[in-house]
Order: sequence, then C-alpha cells, then structure tokens
Amino acid sequence: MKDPKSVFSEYIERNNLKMTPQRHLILDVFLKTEEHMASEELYDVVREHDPAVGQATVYRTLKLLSDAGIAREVHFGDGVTRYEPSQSDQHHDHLICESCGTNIEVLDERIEKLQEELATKHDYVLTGHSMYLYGLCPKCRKGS
Amino acid sequence: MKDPKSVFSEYIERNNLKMTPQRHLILDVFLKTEEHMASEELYDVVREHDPAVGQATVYRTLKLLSDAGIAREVHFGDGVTRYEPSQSDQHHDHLICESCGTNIEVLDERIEKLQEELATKHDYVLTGHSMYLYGLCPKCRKGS
DNA sequence: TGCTTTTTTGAACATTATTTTCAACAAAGT
DNA sequence: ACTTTGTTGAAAATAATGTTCAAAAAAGCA
Repeated sequence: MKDPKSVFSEYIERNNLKMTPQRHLILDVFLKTEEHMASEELYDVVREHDPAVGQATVYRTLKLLSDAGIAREVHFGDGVTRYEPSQSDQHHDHLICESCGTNIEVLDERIEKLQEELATKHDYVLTGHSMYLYGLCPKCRKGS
Repeated sequence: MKDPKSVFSEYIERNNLKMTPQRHLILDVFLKTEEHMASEELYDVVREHDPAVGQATVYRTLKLLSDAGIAREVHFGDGVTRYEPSQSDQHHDHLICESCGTNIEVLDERIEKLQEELATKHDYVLTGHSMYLYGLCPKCRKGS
C-alpha cells in the first residue's frame, strides 16, 4: 500500500484506466529521479528507454501521477511545471538561489504549524501550501 | 521619493529610457487597482482609456515596473503572471480558496521571522519569498 | 527651430509549455 | 472473434509571453 507502484495500480483500477507499458516506464523513470523534473526533462530520459513514447503521453501520465498522489507539482518562478515524488518522505519547502538556481529542500515544523494556525484564523480549512524562499547561496555570494 | 510616479521617472532617467503617454497611462491604471492583475486584464482596462495601446506594450511596461521595484510579480498555481503594487504598503502572503479562487492577503510576523531564520541556518542571504496557502473558504465549505 | 540619433510603439509573427484532436491501436469483456 | 472503451503518437491547437521590424515620437544638438 505504500509502494508507489501499487498505489498507481490501485488508482488505475479505481478509475477504470489501464496499465500500459508506457505508464509503467514513465512511473519507473520518475521514481528513479530525486530531482525536480519538468515534463520535458522526463521525456528525454524516457526516450532513452523507449524512443517511441510520445511527449503527450509523458504530460498525460505526469498529470495522472499527480492525481494519484504519487507526484506533486512544484512551481518555481519560471513558467515550467516540475514534479517531485510525494512518496513516503515528508513534505518540504524550497530554498532557491537566485543566482545559480540551486534548490535545497527545507522544512521547519514551527512554520508548518503557524501556517495551519493562520488559515484557521481566517476560517479556512488548509489543504496544502507552497513556500519558496529566494536568496543567495554562500557560493554565489562569494563569487560576486 | 515615495510616490510611485516619481520612482518611475527616476528609474526611467537612470536607465536612459523615455517617459511616454503609454507608460504613464499603464502606470496609472496599474496603481489604481488593488487587485492582482495579469497583464491581459490590465490590458483590457488600459484599452478603455486608449484603445490604441498594444498588448506588447503592456507586457513590456509591467516588466519595467517590476524592474523599477514598483510592481511585484505574483505566481499562483496557474500559468499566469500577476502583478501587485509593491508600494509603501507592506508585504503579505496569500490564502487562496481552491474551490472559488478567492484570494485573501495574510501576514504573520512570526512566520516571516522564522523564514529569515531558516535561510540563515542554511547560510543563505534571504532576498525574498513567496508563500501560498491553499484551502477551502467558509462559504465553499458549506456549499459543498 | 529643423535635423539626427535613439528609444518606443503596435502589429504580426515567433516561442514555450502544455493541451487537445484524431485516427490507429490495444486491452478487457462478452 | 467482436465490441466497447481507454490509450497512444503525431500533429495541430492554445495560451501566455517575447521578439522583430518598420513607422512614429522623443531628446539632443546644430
């Protein structure tokens, strides 16, 4: 039940979809990467395994994975939608270097708690959030 | 020096640009709205005042305003870049209803402080951040 | 002022990321 | 096997934004 592959199979079944070689391959490739991958980047890797797979299928499958709860959309400032495995490992936010683009994942429980509190104060039920911190990493700070 | 218009004039001068009626109009319209406006929405309003203004000019000018520090880019989940006046009034984050899209501006000093702290812990110099909380507003909660 | 240089503008076209259409295909059920 | 339904890849369609380019306008100078 925790294995992404079985989560996906289950999702497939529940929604009367079909498990296909393409979907299987894309899921495999996606899970193997710990990076934040854009659809296009994923597509490149997928093609190395099966050049016949189409770009649209990758887009479609990533959306599926997202719906199934296996992938999570991530938006940096640029116009590209990236995905990260939302697997067992816990939620995190992002600390991005404005100069070199390096992205590190961060988490602060106190912030998480305050976010919840803040939503409640406005009578909202919090379902999710995204937080991006922008700054200069030590390396770039010296470089300039 | 605090007035957005003089800030813009100054910026114009500093960068050997020219103050034109279009830029002036776009700035005026932009300042009059407290909403988070996408370029296209702004364009519609601008056209009511001067139908001759082109879409590209609005895009270009918004980018200028952003560079000049008068406007601030805002990214919700959709692929649209919105702008808000970054004027005198203070920074805020966003609490967005996933159902009806209603957006309210929120701020929690404790969170702000922790963000700073978190960046420092990773040896980053924080230059900015964006935080979006997603949830269900009271109205939509009842509606469903 | 009139001329020159430089920037700006609007329109149309180019680009990027993503979605949709559609005919060919494959899987599942009967 | 036959039908139904979901899937695929390719190509075309969208949507937001950026760029090109010739014409227009501003600023600097003679």
